[in-house]
Amino acid sequence: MAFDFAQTALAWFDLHGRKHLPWQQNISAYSVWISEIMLQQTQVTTVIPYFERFMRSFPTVNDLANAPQEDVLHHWTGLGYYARARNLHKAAQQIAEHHNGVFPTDFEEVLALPGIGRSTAGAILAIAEHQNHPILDGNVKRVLARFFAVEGWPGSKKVEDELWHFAGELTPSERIADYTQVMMDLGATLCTRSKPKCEVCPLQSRCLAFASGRQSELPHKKPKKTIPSKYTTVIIPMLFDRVLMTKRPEEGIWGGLWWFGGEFTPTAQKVDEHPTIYTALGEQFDVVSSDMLPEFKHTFSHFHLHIQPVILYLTTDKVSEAVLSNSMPQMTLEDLTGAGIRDGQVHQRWVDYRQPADIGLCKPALTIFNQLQQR
DNA sequence: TAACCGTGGCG
DNA sequence: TCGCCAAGGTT
Repeated sequence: MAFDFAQTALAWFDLHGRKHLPWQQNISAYSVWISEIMLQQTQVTTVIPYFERFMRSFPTVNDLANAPQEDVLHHWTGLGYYARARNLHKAAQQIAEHHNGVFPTDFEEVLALPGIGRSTAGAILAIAEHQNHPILDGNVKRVLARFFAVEGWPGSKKVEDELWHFAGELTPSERIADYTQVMMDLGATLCTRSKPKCEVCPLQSRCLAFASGRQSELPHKKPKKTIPSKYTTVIIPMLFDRVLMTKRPEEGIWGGLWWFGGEFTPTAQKVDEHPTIYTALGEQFDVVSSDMLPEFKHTFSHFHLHIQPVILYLTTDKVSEAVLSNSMPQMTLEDLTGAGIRDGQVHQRWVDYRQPADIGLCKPALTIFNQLQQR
């Protein structure tokens, strides 16, 4: 009898597969969807607390659809790739409107939702609906590239097409949910990038990479290129114990999250001033003094960002009264300078640095809040 | 096709 | 310290 890839993997799953992850309990298409999105390019141990918090706050599609985007982004703070959260929110609203709040079960309809590609659509419907679809995430790519000794970088179109073909050929018609899970389990726990545990792998006897001793070189690495450094000086306008924050545009870096002061313009060269905001602030406030916090580096997938925070201690006659009446958190910059509203949305607000508000912050913003608190 | 989009962990 | 990578999708 020929080697049965799926049955071999499933037998291993029954003994050693992961079955107690939070998203493997009370399975629904909705909860699987949330977990799959969070797990994109993100490790399991990082996702777990985010997933549990998210599901407590947004138990159903309609809860998510009806929530302000602000709340959704707040639940994503620190997780990265924030377009995932915006797409999740947008997709929930589409489901509420076009599918009566029920997560669709048709593959093409699932694939049409923002933030869901071929692999994620297949994973959701296989795990939650037991539909027969292949998946091809980073784990499966690694397992298949080794098992079939596929040459080339799996990110390239040619190699990816080849791997999709193998994935489709191997996918069984029975136990599709367990099979989908075990392919990810094998990649995550045995067939790891470095030091794969071939000695306990159920696929060892037919694995072409193992047969030729090439586990460490397959799959082939991405062609490397050095990522550039960029620099920015972040001005932190401070009035008493509050700092001015601005909501960033939807598109681009940290889309929809809150950042300090005004513009965010990383430059290729290091600069030591930020003329735009200095000028704008100077017309409305008196700058009492300034102070530099320690520079630190934040690395994105495609560049390093060196951040030099500078606090500007401000004063203005208009503000002292507002502070005394404790109304400042609700005041926008427009109240003070005539610039706080854009397209009818509040996009600037004063935040107490000792009590960061319930708003979406990127990681460096958290870092700066910590620096402010520990001064 | 390749650039873009975060963050944490690890060797 | 630093380069690489981890349950991808969009443009």
